[in-house]
Formats: sequence, C-alpha cells, structure tokens
Amino acid sequence: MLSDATIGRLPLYLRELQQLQRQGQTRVQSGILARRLGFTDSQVRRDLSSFGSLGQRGVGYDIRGLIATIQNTLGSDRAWNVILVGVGNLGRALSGYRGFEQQGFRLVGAFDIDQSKIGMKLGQLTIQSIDAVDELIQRESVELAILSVPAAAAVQVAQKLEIAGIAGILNFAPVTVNQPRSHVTVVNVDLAVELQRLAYAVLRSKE
Amino acid sequence: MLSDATIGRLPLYLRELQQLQRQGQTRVQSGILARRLGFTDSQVRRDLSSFGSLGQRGVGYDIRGLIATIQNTLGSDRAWNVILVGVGNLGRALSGYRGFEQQGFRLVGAFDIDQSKIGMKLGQLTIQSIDAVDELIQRESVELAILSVPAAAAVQVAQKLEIAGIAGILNFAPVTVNQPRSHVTVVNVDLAVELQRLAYAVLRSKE
DNA sequence: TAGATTGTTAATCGATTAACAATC
DNA sequence: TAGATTGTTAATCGATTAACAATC
Repeated sequence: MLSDATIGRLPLYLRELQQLQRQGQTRVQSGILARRLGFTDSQVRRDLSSFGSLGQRGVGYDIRGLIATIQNTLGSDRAWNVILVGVGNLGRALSGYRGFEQQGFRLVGAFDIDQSKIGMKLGQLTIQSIDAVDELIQRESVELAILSVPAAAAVQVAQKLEIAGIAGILNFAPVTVNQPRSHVTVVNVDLAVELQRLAYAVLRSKE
Repeated sequence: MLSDATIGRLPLYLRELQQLQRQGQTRVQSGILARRLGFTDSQVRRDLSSFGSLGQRGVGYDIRGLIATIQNTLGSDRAWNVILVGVGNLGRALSGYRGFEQQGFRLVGAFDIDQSKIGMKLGQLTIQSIDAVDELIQRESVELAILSVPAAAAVQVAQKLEIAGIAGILNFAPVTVNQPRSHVTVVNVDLAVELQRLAYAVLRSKE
C-alpha cells in the first residue's frame, strides 16, 4: 500500500512536521511541506493520501494527527534498543548523536575488538568485548545495530551479529555486508559514496 | 545519457571494482558485481553499457578500464578541495575519515563559530573562525563543504557558504538547507532518517 | 457563498527485468 | 568449435506530475 519511494520520504515528512510543531504550528498544507523539502505539492498529497484521508479540503492537514500516523507507520512511536559495534572516531561521534534518542532509539551497548578500549566509558556505557554481544542482544532484545568497524572487519562482524539474532544493521563500513540468504535488513551509509555523488552533481551543474 | 539511478550506483561499482583490484583481479563479470552489490546482472550490464562497449562478450569487463571510466565520469580522477564547517563530535570524526582522501577529497580547512575551538588543531589543520571562510574558499578554490553544524545554525551557515561561492554541500544537519533559487548543490545525510528507514524495514520484515 | 486545498484520475515519464542474438 | 557473457530489445513495472472535481 505504501510504495518504497513514499516510505523513503516518510522520515523527512516527520522531521519537517516535528519542526513545524515546535514552532507552534498546528496545521500545514501540501504546498508548504513541498517547498520545505523540495518536492512537488502533488507528490506530498499523493504520499500522504496513502494513509487515507488525513487532510481537510480547503484547510490542510492536522500536524499532530499526521505525526502520530507517520510515527506509528515507521515504528517511531515505540522505543528501539540499539547497540554500537565499533568504537572508533565515527562510532564515538555516532554514540553522542542527539538525533537518535530524539526519535526513540536507545543506545544500550557499545562493543569493540580492541582490548585497550574494553572497559572504557562511552557516555553512560562501558565498552565491552565483541564476544559479549550475543548475551546482550538476547537479554535486552536488541533489534538494531550501528556498525562502524573498519571495512576489513565489517563482513565478519555483521555475520556475528546476524547469528546473535540482530534484525537490522545500519552499516557505515564501505563494503556490502548483506549475505545472499540473510534475514538481516541492512541500510548502508557510505560517506565517501555520498561525497562522490555530490562531486558528480557539482561537475554536471557547471556544464 | 546516464540516468539518475545509474549515477547513484556508480560510486558503488567503483568501490567494488577497487576492492577487486586490490585483491589482484583484472577482470570481472556482470554477475559477480551484481552478487556483491545485491543488484541483478541485467542492471549491471545496462548501467555499464551507458559508457559504450567496455566489456568483451564471453569474457567480461577489464577492471582497470572500468575504474578509469567511472572515475573520470564522477570526477574522482582529480583532486577536490573540501572544507569542514562545524567541528563538533561528528565533524571531528568526519575530518579523520580515511575514505575521503582515498577518493581524491582533500580537507583544506576547518571552521567553527565557537570561540573556544578557534585556534585548536584538527589533524594538520587549525580550526578557524567561520568569518574567515570566504577568504579560504576563494584562495584555495574550494568547491565542496561538509556541513556538520547544529540544525539551528545550518540554514544560516549554508547561506554564508553559498555567498562565499561554494558549489556543493554535504549536509549532515537534519534540516533542509537548499534555498529555492539557489545554485548550490546539496546532498543530505540525515543519520536519524537512515535509522528510521532501517527500523521500518525491520518492522515490515517481521510481518 | 467564494476561496482554498485536498484526494484522485489519467497521462507521462523513468527504471528495471527477462530474454536472446551477437560475439568473444 | 563450444561455452560464456555482453549489449540491447521489448515488455513490464513503478513513480511522478498536471489537472480538476470534490468538498471543507
């Protein structure tokens, strides 16, 4: 019922709606959301109409209702337990990233292979050995992992997480960690890839 | 000639090809690349055929030639000067990210508003006041900026960068920084959005 | 009522895929 | 030659858009 393309945009609608709500707004129109996100108003209406009739003709959409519906769809209305695997520079930065907990993601563990890091504090958490990851995943019903280990270790660690029963991996390593017959869902964020996409777009815009 | 969808995949082909090359391979087939990236072999051939005939029927593609062609297309065969704007936790991690310079991106400046950070070292660089950004952009012909300032400051800083003549922004702030009639190209990486997309996918896979 | 904006249609546009002739 | 794999076609699938009747 919701297309893949629509789903990809839902978190962005949610973000803008929450921002409007913080600014004290209670209603919004498709054209406003479209302008803020760089979409067409047609697309916004089509996306939002996937949920049924949430708007009022001549008036617009109730922000509170929209937020509730999108959060419910995305699963952002509940808490998710998340672990961090790989406490390098990037991992450390991600562990302190405010945006995660604001959207219901709770960091409940941090893991590394490096013996010298184990036992050190990372915010409220104590960095544990990667060998202890199975136990925590089971005990805390952890469903999501943020993977920020070096590329060379990523595939192996991802396999370990899968065996331990993780359901989803946000992968920052610049390698494909999905295994062919795997049940784990993976979303990849490759920072160098994004910068290359930007460079290409800049190159083209100059022609 | 190259579709948007193809362009989005080029950096991923490049990444896998470089990895295969490091492993000593000189040739690759569409099916191999497809399996490694989770695409269909049909899609790989269609994407690569956009460049003309680079493969040999019955044999496959020459890795070196493919890399050269893709790098040339993406502009990865030349150096890009990049500045970092916003030296918080995330900015610091990004400044040390190896993947950037490996793909031809050279960090030539780091900027912040926080007076207490100005003058401090960040690797080889000295953190400068955001007020000095115009001068460096001009002097070093900086085309790309990595923007990792707090959401509340992002739009304003992005405008400043635009006026200073930056061509592209890799935006990590969870807000839309594109201005309607702007000439700046923006690629957004919203970490919370990616985690929400993952959570949604996990939710659906359990049904 | 008059003005505004949604929800939805129908057309268009773009991307993916299976299949296979071409050819190494 | 026989086997393998590309390049390309044609069909299908999915996403976007303009337009406007419905309706607040």
